[in-house]
Amino acid sequence: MPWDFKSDRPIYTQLIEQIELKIFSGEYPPGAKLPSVRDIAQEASVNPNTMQRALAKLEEDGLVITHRTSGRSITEDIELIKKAKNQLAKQQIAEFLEKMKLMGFEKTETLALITDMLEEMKK
Amino acid sequence: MPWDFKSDRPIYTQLIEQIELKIFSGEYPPGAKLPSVRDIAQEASVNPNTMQRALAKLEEDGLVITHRTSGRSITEDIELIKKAKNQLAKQQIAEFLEKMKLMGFEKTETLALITDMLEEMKK
DNA sequence: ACTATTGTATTAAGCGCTTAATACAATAGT
DNA sequence: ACTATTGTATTAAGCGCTTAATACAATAGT
Repeated sequence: MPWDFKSDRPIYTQLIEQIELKIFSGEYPPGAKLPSVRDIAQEASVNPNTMQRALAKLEEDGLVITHRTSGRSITEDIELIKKAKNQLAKQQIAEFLEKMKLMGFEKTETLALITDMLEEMKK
Repeated sequence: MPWDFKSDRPIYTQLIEQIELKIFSGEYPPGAKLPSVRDIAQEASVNPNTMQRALAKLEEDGLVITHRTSGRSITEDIELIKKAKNQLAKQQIAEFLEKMKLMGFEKTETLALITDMLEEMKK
């Protein structure tokens, strides 16, 4: 199935993010082999060049390892994954709180809205 | 001072968002007159055409009113503003929770992380 | 040894975003 | 009545993103 993209950001940045999420959530576990650029690009319905660009960034960050002719795999460095995951989480939270603050919501108000929505989602 | 933009999204969408935030927070109160396209564009350090594009969207949503030759002003429809504000807040929360979920954080875990960060910010 | 598969690189085209320059119509303010 | 200011429109250029087509080097797997 084609992956889900918003039209307001470059696809390659969204690919990076979505693959990161798959790694952090364990859908791509440490050491797992990734599909080839061509295959994963087709799966996501994007051009191989675009996927390549995203994978290059993930490799730069150490989350993905490239084996010249036998494809790519997720790093086995569990600590690295955990660190990256916590860093992203912190960033997400900070950005979110910042936006809510700019909208004029007090901290306690923001917290209340979240608990409300979590309650709703339980049903 | 030039406004703050990230490089991973079109400027005009960020302008829309930032002006919305100014409206919701009360920095641009209901009925207030906006600077002219040229002035506000210069303030934000963007091209007038780009600012025009953002304002056109805000006008489409009814948050901003255009007076052909005497500039623009924020709507006086307080209810409309409140509705838009709550809708954006809900969307922000939903997107945030969705991302955390995709990262593999449980709801209670996410909540704990937020309260932690709020505690930290108090200091 | 051969072959298919891997990552990688290059070129050209199309598209949207952004800027710059310029012009016009309408009217508030004098 | 005049003038400066308002929003609006148009054209051209540059840039990054994305796609498509194609090719190459390296090697796992047989």
